[in-house]
Amino acid sequence: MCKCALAEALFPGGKTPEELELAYPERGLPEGAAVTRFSPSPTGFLHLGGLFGALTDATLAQNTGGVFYVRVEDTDKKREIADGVRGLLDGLAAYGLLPEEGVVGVGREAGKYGPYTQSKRIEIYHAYAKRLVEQGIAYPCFCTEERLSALRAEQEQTNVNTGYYGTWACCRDLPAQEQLRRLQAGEPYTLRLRSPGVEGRKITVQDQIKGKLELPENIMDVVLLKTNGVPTYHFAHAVDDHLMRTTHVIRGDEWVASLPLHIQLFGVLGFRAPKYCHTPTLMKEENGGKRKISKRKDPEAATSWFWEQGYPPEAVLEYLMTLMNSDFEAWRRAGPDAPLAAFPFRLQRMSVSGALFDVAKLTDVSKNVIARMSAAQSYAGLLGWANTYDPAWAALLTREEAFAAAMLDIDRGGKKPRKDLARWNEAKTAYQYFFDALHDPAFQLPAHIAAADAEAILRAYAPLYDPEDDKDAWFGKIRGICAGLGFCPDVKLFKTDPSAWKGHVGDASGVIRLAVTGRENTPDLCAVMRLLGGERVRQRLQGAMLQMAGKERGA
RNA sequence: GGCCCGGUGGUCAAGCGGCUAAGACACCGCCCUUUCACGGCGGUAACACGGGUUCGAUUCCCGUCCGGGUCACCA
Repeated sequence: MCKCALAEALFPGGKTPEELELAYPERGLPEGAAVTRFSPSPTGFLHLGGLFGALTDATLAQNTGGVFYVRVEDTDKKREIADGVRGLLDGLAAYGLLPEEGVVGVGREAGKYGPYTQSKRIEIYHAYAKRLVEQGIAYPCFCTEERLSALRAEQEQTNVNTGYYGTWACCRDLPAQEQLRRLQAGEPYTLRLRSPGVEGRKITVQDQIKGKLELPENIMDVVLLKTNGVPTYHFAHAVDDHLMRTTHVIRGDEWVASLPLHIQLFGVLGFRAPKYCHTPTLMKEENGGKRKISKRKDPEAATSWFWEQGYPPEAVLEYLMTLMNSDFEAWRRAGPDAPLAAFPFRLQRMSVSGALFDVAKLTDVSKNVIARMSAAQSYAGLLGWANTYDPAWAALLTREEAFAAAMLDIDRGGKKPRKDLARWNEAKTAYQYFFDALHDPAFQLPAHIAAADAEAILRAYAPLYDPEDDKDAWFGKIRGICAGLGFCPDVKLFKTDPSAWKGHVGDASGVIRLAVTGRENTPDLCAVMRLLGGERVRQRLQGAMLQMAGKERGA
């Protein structure tokens, strides 16, 4: 018999499911095109796991010529923070993953399957809820929180499974008159599913990542609509992903436990269930063990952390890709400049178990990513980072743009590019000697070089120095002064009898490097000196001589 | 605790009944080299354990142990 009276009392008027079906038709995409979605709750920031999911969503959609959209799941106001959507969207945008459909800006939506914000879809949920009530598949439950916890306590005591199900579901079979009466009395209620599940029965589901899953059928009369009329995640998921014609639900594997419920919901609503893809949880190492990356304890849980540290977004993406499909690295090696979207991603190749997030590996990937950039790209990346985290440094870079780009261009490109930068926040210390404002002229000689010898090298070299010299001429001059000062001009020769010399050309050029840059290691010194320019180099050479002389007196 | 899922070097991982058990990162050594970085070569290091099935198990089955997830009017 139809529970039409009850349904009408609960949800007067409104659209019918049939009307909604018409309003949100099939997308008419070609066979195999995946429709995916990223559906965060607006907690204000993009979690690393969220980025991982969004990247998977976007990649699958791109790969299959499908659609990727964003839906905001704001059904829990307790969770929500002010302006929470902005942080999420900014996060996505920073990684180039902001799609064209769904919530595309704060208060901005695009696409024909909206609204894409769950709080704006209440009537839609109610239309389906009403139908379920008519069919006797959903019912109002008047149990209070106290009632529920008493129930739970009793179940725990008698050692039976806790939950609202079977004979424990006391509101399940309330007489129609009582339902109506309590409704009219204004008693608060939740709407519950009258679960058709049978205890002990199993269902099997084909997960696109995990393969065949055997799970117990859902028997819980779960809440579909909360007291305030807002749907729970489960109900909203079924309605939305059906109406928005999602083909692949990609989400963290903490959801597999509720998979039986979701399958059941799609069933009672008469929807075809989407393909489920449960991704492994990203873990982190902590004193020998693994654990889920936590928002509270781990700064790297928020994707903004990587940006703060200066990891280029594309590096984070590349690293995540290697976690998604481990053959990504080989593919990248084969085509260093191929766009990410061209990678033949396969869900089935995704790992099943939780992977440790390895910062050392990310560092390596990041070095490669930065090394592949052009000087202009790396300048833009560095400046973008400095703009928000080191404005003074950014101002300097902006004022001397051409110079800074030239600096970043040293040893870049070619077969063996330098890979000494993994993060933009390392650049300032790595390159400080290029800027007088940052340069510290004081330096420490290596133990095996005496101050007197260092001074002699500088004295001999300074008058010879010509900023116009090419690399051969430049090195020839350094080699030239060696012999007269007791340094071997040839490293190989030196090695045959080290005791015969004070050192070798490498030591001589090392002293010059120290004098000019204050560091023992730099990119190609000749190029560095040419960029620095004659005047600056002479000054530093001069200053270094004084410094050495001072040391000798002190010693 | 119930229910799921998983267990190959320190990490990420190939592997799908027969292999000297790939590769990458990290680490160590050597080479190249005016420094460093890059690059090249080499090295240390793994199938959790116990039973089956099989001519043969890392691979299939069962148990143990370990790890993870989940049991809300949160998502």
